[in-house]
Amino acid sequence: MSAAGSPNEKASRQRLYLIDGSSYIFRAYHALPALSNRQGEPTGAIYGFATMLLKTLREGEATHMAVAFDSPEPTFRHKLFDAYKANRVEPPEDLKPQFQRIFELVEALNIPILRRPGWEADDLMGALAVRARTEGFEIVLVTGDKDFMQLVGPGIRMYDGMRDRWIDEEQVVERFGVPPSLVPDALALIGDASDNVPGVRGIGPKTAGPLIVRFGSVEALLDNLDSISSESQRRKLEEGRQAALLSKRLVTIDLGAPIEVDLPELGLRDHDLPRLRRLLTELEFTRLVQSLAPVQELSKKSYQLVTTASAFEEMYKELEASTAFAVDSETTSLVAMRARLVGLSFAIGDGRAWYVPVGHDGGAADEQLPIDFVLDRLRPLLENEEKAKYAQNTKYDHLVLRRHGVTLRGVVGDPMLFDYLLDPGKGGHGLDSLAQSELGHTNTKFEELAGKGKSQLTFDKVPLNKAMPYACEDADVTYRLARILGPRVQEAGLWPLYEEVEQPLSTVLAQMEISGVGVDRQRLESIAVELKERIELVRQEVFRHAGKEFTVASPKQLATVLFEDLGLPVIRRTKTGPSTDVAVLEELAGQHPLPEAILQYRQLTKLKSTYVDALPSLINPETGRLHTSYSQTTTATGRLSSSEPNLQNIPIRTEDGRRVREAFVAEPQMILISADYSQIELRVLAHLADDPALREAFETGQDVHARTASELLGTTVEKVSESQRRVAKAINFGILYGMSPFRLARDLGIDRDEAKQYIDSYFQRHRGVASWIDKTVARARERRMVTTILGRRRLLPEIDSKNYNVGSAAERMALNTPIQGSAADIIKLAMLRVHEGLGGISPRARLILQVHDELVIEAPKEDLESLAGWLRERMETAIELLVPLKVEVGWGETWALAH
DNA sequence: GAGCCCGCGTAC
DNA sequence: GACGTACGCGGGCTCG
Repeated sequence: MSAAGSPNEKASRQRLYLIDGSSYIFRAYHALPALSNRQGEPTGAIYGFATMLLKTLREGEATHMAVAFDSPEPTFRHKLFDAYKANRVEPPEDLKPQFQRIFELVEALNIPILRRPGWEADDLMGALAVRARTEGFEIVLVTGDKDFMQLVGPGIRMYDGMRDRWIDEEQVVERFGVPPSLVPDALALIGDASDNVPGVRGIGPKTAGPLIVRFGSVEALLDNLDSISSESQRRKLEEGRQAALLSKRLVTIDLGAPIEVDLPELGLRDHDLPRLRRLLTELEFTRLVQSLAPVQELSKKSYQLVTTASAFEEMYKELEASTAFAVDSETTSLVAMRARLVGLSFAIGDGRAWYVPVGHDGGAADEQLPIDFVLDRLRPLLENEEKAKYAQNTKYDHLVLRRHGVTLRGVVGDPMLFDYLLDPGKGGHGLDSLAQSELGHTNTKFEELAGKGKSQLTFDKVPLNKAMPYACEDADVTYRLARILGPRVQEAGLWPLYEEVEQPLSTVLAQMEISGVGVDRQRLESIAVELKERIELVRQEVFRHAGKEFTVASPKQLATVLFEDLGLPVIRRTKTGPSTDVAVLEELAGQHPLPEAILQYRQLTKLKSTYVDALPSLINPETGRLHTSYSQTTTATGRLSSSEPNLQNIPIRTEDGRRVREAFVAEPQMILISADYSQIELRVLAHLADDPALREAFETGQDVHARTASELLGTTVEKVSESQRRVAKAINFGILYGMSPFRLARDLGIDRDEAKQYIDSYFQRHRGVASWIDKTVARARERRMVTTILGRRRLLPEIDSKNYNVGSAAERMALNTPIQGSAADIIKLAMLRVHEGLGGISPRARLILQVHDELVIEAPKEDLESLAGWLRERMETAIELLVPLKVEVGWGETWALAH
């Protein structure tokens, strides 16, 4: 079974969703207000059914699907018992006409319908589920009907789409006190009022479960009534004998129902979009219509090139009159800080779009309108907060426009941010991949216009007749995507996070990137010279100990030297060979001088290649500063990431490393102020878990690692030694990451039993944390998702993977993401508040860096005093938790000194 | 030579 | 495999 866990695993797993249509219609009817469209046609039940079904489809877990409905004719159960479902036989007057519409809906979605004369949905679904399981399918029964619990087991789960609840064996046992196979027996005693299943009078769920477990079945129970000690219970059961036996037959799902469908035919197919759109429009489900992919394929007929004043005025009028328009900029570079504006495109829906070239080169230059004219005329629209706009990756356009003197405001939809919030765990939030996945549309590739490799043109060299459709397509697609994904963000309850955090944050990030950070190039260059000499010395030492020359940077060659030439023991293996990482080399260091020399070599070359040599080459020639690029849509947890250069992993822990930080400098007369959250993730944990010991530690301002050590060892905080504190710190961090005793043992150099004792003892002292972990994992399993303090979510579809490694990795993500992600939420709030108020304290001060729990500001020296306290206060009060937030502020002329 | 994967190491 | 989230380096392989 080595295929398990391979990249194909997810794709090859077939999931059949069987939907209990009849029960949903009734539930939707009762759960929703009596809606109707303008024709007076009742639509409430249809709406409830449609949202549930579309949501289930959108979640994308299903590969196969069918919707089952009860037979219009009486079933064997009616023949068995006249009263059966008596109070349900005639649906209410305003529900009847909705059935037909629901059938139409299911047909428009191209989902097969199961309906057989004389059979109920239950039986059809049960029979099909059992058959499909033998053919290797995973089954999800989408229903709220507890009768189905008898089928739950390996390969078959229930999902209640209205309550958003998953039910597996554990929940069944919790509900009835019996395993799934005994559910019919339990129900035989309990009965079911809504279906007129009688059960035994006076016997409820509390009594039924233990009785059935004790005797093994209703029949066995009734045959052994003598052994029931309670007089009254015996009497009730005696009187209810017939009713119980009848009830059992009524609630037992008949697996012999005729199911002659071919399973492959249940595979999900494309919707009949025109029909679906027509139907939903007639029903006046506007929001659902909007959430569908557009009906017509992108047509480029309504794309226009704008090179004359009159064409510009035409476009301007239309943009002004639109309720919202999409804007996209074409430039000379993907690196926003080096990009020059080449053209702007706009779209207003229905495929209407314009391209306004402003920076094309050569012959085209004569044809286009002057850039100053275009920007000045558009400024009132682009800068108007009230004028709604859509933009893909707003930060980029914001930066480019800002560099051309225009401040983009009023963006109310960014498909990239939308898609990230909906599913931050997947990559591919770019325009091309969204066009493909959401619109089924393949965007023109940039290479098709500009070629590739060395001879690739920049956009200003692309002829207008090619540039126009390309640029218009981008704006058009942006518009369509914003209209599709925006409603989904709303449905998912993510709108406040988008509107109040992510969208405004993109503006803050753009400003930070523009500001950049000063670096002392000479300083880095002199460090480079020094490192070069030291590296060469260590390299010769390596060769001396190895007895030969080789490529020290090659783990493969190094492994040969260590484990073959020198015969040192292999400690651990990677996928491709023996491991030579730090932990291994440290372990070998006692046996031979070579590993220590390698460690030194690695440390020095890492510093030189990744930082000392790389940073100067990224200094922007225009500004003389480093402008990192922050990504708001990369991490699965909600953190930012930084690249070109990554300023979030500048060394700090070693002496040589800190020298790199000394090269990050303030401008003359300015100062760098660094403010970092102290133990933010542990504080978030204390809050989420509401753990008394952890809360107290933070409320009383204790050293939390020392406190943990004192708890584990039963001593006082004062008596904790440095090494004991180190153990406690490793455990505290381990908790945040869902550690195993194995890893803790390895990191601390202790044996596994001892590590396990430490962990057990930790959970003894922190019952709040222990129960938070249980609760969080259980809830993640139910919902296949976890959330943060601000409601940011991360989907975890693999949490119930059969593959142990995959499943337990997902469990660790379920634990770490609420912590890491909530900390990310908090610092994002702080950034917004700091950015917003900074000008009022110090007009020339700028936020310039974010490193997950740290913000760096560059400000005039004279403003330091007023800023330091203000900054601390803003950050500490960004959000209110059960524990106080603590911020440490430092400053200096270099980043190293600011710590 | 470009592009990709891998092992490794830096940060929080 | 075995503790979460990133980015980016050099080596080494594949492909054209």
